[in-house]
Amino acid sequence: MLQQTFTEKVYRIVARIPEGKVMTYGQVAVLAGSAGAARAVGMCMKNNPDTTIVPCHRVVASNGDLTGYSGGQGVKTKKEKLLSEGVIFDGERVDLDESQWTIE
DNA sequence: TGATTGACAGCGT
DNA sequence: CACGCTGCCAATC
Repeated sequence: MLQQTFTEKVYRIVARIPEGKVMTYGQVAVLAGSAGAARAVGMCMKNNPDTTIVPCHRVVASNGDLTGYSGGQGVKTKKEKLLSEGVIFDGERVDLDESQWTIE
């Protein structure tokens, strides 16, 4: 816990994302303390230990596009989950202008 | 310790 | 608007 890796920080941040809201990998990376580490964030997501404590489906690309997801039918399930939580969608992409969340 | 990978982001064409 | 290339960072082999 003391020497939390970038991944541990990411998990904590993602876990704070409320339902109906999403964040971009880049934003999570910045909050984790390392702006530009968006790729590293994605790597942690795929290695995510439990989707219950790490709602990785609430993390999308900078353009609102859904990428990856290691559960269910992949991005399909991811989209369904987001829609089910109230995230605004614009076709196959999330409407970041309405659903992007930022730490208070 | 060094090299490779990966669910990205930004810019150019 | 769609596609491609480069750059960044951390984790893993």
